[in-house]
Amino acid sequence: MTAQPAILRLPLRAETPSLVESLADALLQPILAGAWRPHDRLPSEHALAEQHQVSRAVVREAIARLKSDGYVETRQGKGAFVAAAPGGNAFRLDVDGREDHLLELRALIEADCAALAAERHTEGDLRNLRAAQAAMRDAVAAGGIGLAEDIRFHDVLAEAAHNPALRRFAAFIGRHAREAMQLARLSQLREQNRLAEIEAEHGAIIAAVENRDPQAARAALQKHIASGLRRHGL
Amino acid sequence: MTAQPAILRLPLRAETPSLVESLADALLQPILAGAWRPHDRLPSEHALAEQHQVSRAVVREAIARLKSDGYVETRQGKGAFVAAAPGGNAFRLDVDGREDHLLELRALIEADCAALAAERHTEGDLRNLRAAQAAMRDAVAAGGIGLAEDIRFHDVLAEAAHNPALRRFAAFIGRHAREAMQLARLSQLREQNRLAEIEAEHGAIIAAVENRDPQAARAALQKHIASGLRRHGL
DNA sequence: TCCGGATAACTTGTCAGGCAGGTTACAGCC
DNA sequence: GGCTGTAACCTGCCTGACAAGTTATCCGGA
Repeated sequence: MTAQPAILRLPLRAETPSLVESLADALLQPILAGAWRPHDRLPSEHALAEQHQVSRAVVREAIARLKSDGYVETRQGKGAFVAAAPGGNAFRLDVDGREDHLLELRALIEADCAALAAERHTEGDLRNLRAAQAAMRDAVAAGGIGLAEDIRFHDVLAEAAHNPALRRFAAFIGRHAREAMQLARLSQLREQNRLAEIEAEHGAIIAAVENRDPQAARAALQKHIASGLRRHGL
Repeated sequence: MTAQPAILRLPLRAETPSLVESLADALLQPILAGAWRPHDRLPSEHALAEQHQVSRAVVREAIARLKSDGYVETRQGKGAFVAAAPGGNAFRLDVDGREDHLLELRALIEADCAALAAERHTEGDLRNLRAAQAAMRDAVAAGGIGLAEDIRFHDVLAEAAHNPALRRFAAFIGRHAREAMQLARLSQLREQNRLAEIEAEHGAIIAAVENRDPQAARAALQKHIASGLRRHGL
């Protein structure tokens, strides 16, 4: 079961959802659909437990989950209510959504990173970028596919934008995008000898950043992402 | 307590955190700090309950919360483990972070929306944009500040980008940005007679979108956000 | 009739203990 | 040594209970 590298076990989550997960989803539906509107009161824990034929503990855990995501607020003695701005605490990507939207969002975000990096990078940022590229070259030369190094390169680029919120979101969406791209196919990259292509594109990004040319950096990154999609047959 | 409009009650969450919240935070710290690394096993529920002097139910709810955020994974009979990519399920904004980073991220995202909208908008999108602007004008004429209509305008713009993931994130970050901008000061807008300014900027965005000029749309939106910051004294 | 306070009936928050089902480690047998 | 059975752990789920906050009702006094 755990023989596969961790990065590969993506959608194997079909392992029969727990009662809590099922109930949380069931409660989320009417909120997302608008059947339960903000400030509406949810049925009491006791009533929900009886309706769904589970114990109150399960109901409480499901509601706790909705609470932490900002869909529901509770007040002792009064009840549980749909939050004023449901889902405002956390941003989740729809797993069942179309992948191309996710990948495009990633391209936009990383292009923003590149453009900001072009404007704001320090000498240290530039050194880090070059070091990340060198590390990837070494990993490829050593026979790997340089996945970790590629991730590192993109994170260093985001770091050079000098906006922590942007950097964290870039990492978040990058991870989901990589999963959506089915990294299991990564082994094809080596056979098709396309790792050099990636390195060249990274080099173009570095050059644009170094020249402090935001538009060129944005364009280089969008080209890089587009090429990545093509490489993965999307 | 509820006399204030819902949009205004932002950081009044100091209402003494529950045991579950405290414990969830306490468990999250070592994960974020790296003291507990991915694939590490957490203490058992029984041990955690004894350590923190709470019942097992509280421990379970706290862990359920970390699970839904993707920080930990549990397997029946084995225990709870730090996830391979902690926090990968949901993106949260640091509340204690610097506001300017958040506001900049919003500007980038909305500029992306504007640029895409310029490329992809349909006739219907354009009608919606004009209708949203008209609605805001009416609201202002009627003596309001047109907050809901302003939110609507930005959402319609994001919709015209025709990328649901981008639109959802734009709504998410927009809401947090508005909170950070201290909307309580919105009443100043009317006195300072700056609502006309906003309308003019919205008009510039519509014009750029209509001309299918992504760069102009991006620039117009960045100018709009920057002006908004100035209007709010940031 | 009207007002005010006690009270009962809800709600969520927390606790204790228990059973079921999965996993692991170890002792003991072949 | 290798295998097996069992005991000891783990999480998932349940039941029942009490504490504490909120709300509606009823009842007595003015």
